[in-house]
Amino acid sequence: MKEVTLKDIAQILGISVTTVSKALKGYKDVSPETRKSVMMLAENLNYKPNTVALNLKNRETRTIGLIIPAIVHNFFSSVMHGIIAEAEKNGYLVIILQSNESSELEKKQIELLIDKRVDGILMSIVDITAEHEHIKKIIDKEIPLVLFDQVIDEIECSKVTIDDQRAAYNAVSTLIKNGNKKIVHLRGPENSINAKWRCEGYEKALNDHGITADPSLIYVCDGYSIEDGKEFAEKALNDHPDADAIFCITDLVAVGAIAHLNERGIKIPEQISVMGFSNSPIASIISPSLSSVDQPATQMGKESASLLIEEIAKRKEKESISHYQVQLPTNIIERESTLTKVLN
Amino acid sequence: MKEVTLKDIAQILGISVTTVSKALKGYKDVSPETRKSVMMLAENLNYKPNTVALNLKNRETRTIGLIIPAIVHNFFSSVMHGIIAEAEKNGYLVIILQSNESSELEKKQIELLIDKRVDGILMSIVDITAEHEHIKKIIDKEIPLVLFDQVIDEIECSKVTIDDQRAAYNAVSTLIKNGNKKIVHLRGPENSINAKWRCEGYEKALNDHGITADPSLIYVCDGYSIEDGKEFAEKALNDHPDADAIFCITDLVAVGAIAHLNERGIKIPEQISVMGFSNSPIASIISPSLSSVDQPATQMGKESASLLIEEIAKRKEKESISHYQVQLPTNIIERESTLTKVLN
DNA sequence: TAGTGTAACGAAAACGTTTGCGGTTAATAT
DNA sequence: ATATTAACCGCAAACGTTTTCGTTACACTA
Repeated sequence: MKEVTLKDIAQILGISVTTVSKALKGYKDVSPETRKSVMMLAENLNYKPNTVALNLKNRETRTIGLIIPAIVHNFFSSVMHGIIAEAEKNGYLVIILQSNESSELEKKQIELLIDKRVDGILMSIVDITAEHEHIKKIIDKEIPLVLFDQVIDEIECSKVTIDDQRAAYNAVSTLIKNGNKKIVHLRGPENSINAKWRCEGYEKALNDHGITADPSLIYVCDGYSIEDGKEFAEKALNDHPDADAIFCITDLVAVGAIAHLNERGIKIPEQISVMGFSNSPIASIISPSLSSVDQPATQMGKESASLLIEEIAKRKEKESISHYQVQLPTNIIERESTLTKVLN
Repeated sequence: MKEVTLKDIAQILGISVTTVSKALKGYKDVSPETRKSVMMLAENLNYKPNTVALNLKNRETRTIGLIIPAIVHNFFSSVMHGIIAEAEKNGYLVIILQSNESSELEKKQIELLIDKRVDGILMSIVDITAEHEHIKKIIDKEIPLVLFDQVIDEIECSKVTIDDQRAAYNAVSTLIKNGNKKIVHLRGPENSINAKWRCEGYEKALNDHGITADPSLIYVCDGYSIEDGKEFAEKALNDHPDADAIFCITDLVAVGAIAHLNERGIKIPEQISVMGFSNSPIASIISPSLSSVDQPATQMGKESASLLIEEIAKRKEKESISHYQVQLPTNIIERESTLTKVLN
């Protein structure tokens, strides 16, 4: 059951390993007859070059590493999908690791990938406020790196994101356009750059439409969870019974908010409109269906992988490399939860 | 930026590579002083053994391959999660590939993993009616293989599944217990072994409760999708207006069925009960909330990975290997969609 | 006949490890 | 003084490739 090697072929044919290798790789200094017999034998024995040996020789593994905060998560699954597809198309395989919302774990996963000698690393940063020396280490080791979704300026590399601020701006503008004025924002935690940008977009939209932003309308959901949505929707409505819309950092939070409103018998969107973020599958399933910001997750994956692979290739050819900041377009998907109040 | 090697350390210290290696690996034939200086220098230079070289030497890659039908899918995400966690705990990394519902692609992915020389392969078979010579090839090459979720008898290897027949049996029994008699089954396609078992469980439950199974109550959903659920729920209700329950092959199909029932103004569960399968997150979000069969997906992943890694270890030690068929327990989660009709 | 050219092949080094074995030195035993 | 032993070290082969540089043998030219 041993795998057949060049040596096996050489021995059978009574020639040297060198010649066998050359014959297979199309070198010109091997006679047509030798070449033919080598080719045929290789075919018959189903010879496959040993990838590991090639990895050692070529100093590349044709493997890229991916670190994501959570695997069981629609957005990240979709990103993964894009990455794996793009990688495979270019002859790369993907090793996936989970940082699980922990900066410590993230550091460990980076070490694992470096030790594994992946050709490049793709990641979404788990906590932008934590130390990121471990990320700089990737750069220092000259391992190509592309950040997506959650990125930070301090790291010199290509980045793929959406324009969170503009997306939130558009979402809130839609709410305003539909007749809402007192808009609650259930935002994400401080250590998320997305949360920060989205909150700024929310404030900017209010200002641009002549509504003065009221900080007391902003609540911080640390967990992005349905429970958070329920809890803070309740709190918000107790504090501001006259609120007419809720803009949520993510669909799950919105689902929680909707659940709470339903429980309380508050009509959506007649009394309160709800806007989510990410356009995950639940958005169209829940009742009332949830308006949301569509995020091109799969494309984000593809784009990130493409950028990374390009950089790997350029480094190999010793070409000069430049970094890109790609921002993917988003779309507001309007559903029942934000139907205009004017019509009612 | 070159990685530091044993040779570097040897040169600096003026000793041989052999001695450096031995010092680091704790061989006894190296003097305490030499050992100490080697250790210190290795520490200072941050020496990390070259994994690729070790892979070549040891004929192992400490990598396992995973092939799943679809990445963006709650069940498979959860399985992945379990696999990755268990693998990492044992010093293995995971390469993930998608067979995308195509037996052809599945074959290609297997080739990729074999070429990559993974130490073992984990997969859920995409189509049990298709040729599976490509899967036998894994066995022939003596590469450890563990099948999960969708498995077939013809392949000699360890397998991890749930007891689909019993799970379906319990689900349908619950429906019957709650007062339902004319139960529609939206089943999966013929090429899915799960669908076959679940359908048999459905029939057995009916029989055991004195209800004669009516084949015209069974509909085949090829795509497991919401659309399928809508389409076949409609068809079923047109054919059998007096049906009082629907047992669905999967939660998504159930969601489609519920959507159709809601549209039609049919009350759930008063007029028709709905039972799903998998207990995905949407089950508790949708309204009415969906009763479903809870499948321990993460544990399935852990168990599969554990079995695979064990087999890898045994082969390495030339121990005799035996294969296991693990069946994980399931649970019926009763929610609003199947509240008992007797109480109404 | 000596010199030049060319076609075909192989030796060896390299990628970075590990490990069996042999060799050298010094210390101990007879 | 000689023999035995132990402690310490390094050579070389091995894992499977690729590629540079020789080497050989032969044919052709002057």
